[in-house]
Amino acid sequence: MITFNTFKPTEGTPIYQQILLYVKRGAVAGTIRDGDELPSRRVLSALLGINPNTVQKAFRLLEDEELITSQTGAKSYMTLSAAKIERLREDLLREDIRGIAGALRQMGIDKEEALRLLSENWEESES
Amino acid sequence: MITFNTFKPTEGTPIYQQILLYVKRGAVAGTIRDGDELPSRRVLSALLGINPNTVQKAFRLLEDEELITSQTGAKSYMTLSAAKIERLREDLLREDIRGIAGALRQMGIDKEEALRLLSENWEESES
DNA sequence: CAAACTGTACTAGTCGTATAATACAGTCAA
DNA sequence: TTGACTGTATTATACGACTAGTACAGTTTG
Repeated sequence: MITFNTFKPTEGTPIYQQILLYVKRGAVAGTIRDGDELPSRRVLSALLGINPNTVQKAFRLLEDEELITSQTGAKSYMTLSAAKIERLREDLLREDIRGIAGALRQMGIDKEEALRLLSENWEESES
Repeated sequence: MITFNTFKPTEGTPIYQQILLYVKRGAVAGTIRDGDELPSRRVLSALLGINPNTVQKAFRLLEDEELITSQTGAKSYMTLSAAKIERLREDLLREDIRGIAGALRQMGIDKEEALRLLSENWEESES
């Protein structure tokens, strides 16, 4: 069962997108695996303190990407494969890395300082 | 005059927030300096193809942070100081770095691989 | 079977972002 | 002074994200 116990939604980004990211990153990290059971829409929404429709939207999008399967009445499960995980890993990494590199460069930070900053702040980042 | 010629709004984030970031990062980079003249609300909105109210909202927030001054009828100017720039630099860097570090760690990337990825993708990031 | 769960669907409302069209007052240069 | 520009303010509209409540159909388990 995927617990979502480390999931903490933040402001500024739609919650359903944060749920998508959480699951995808978990899949890449290996903490979320093929066949894993997802909490029900109602249970998860109560757990996170958000609306069931928001969870439903996130899960529907996960299903659109064929990362989970759902059928009415039964629970939902992860449907991962090595190929899917590899695709996720590449997509997420590229997006994250390029975003930060662009931001730092726009602030006049050079490559060496960027590497130093990332190294120094690595431990202090949120999980 | 601040030209905004490298400003390209993207989807997913409110435009007025992107304008804020653009100006702040420019100030940190030194490409935007104290006393620099800002384009008028009407001119900039026409230039960017967005609504004047959106620009006004961004400029009002910049004024709230005392990074620009505005008075009706006259043009608006940057009001920066070494202390303000230093504060901006720390705020922006911390936010950016911690964001990327947290995302990478959540995907199971260790420190060494993160540094390698940033190093390899540095040149390919958008300006 | 029956109860309790599951996913799914629908309507209605709030809030923030963004657009659109005006209007008014102050500044500045010809 | 006059006119063209500035910043500022207002109202209305549209859309997406999110909340709230309800309903229905299918599955699972006792």
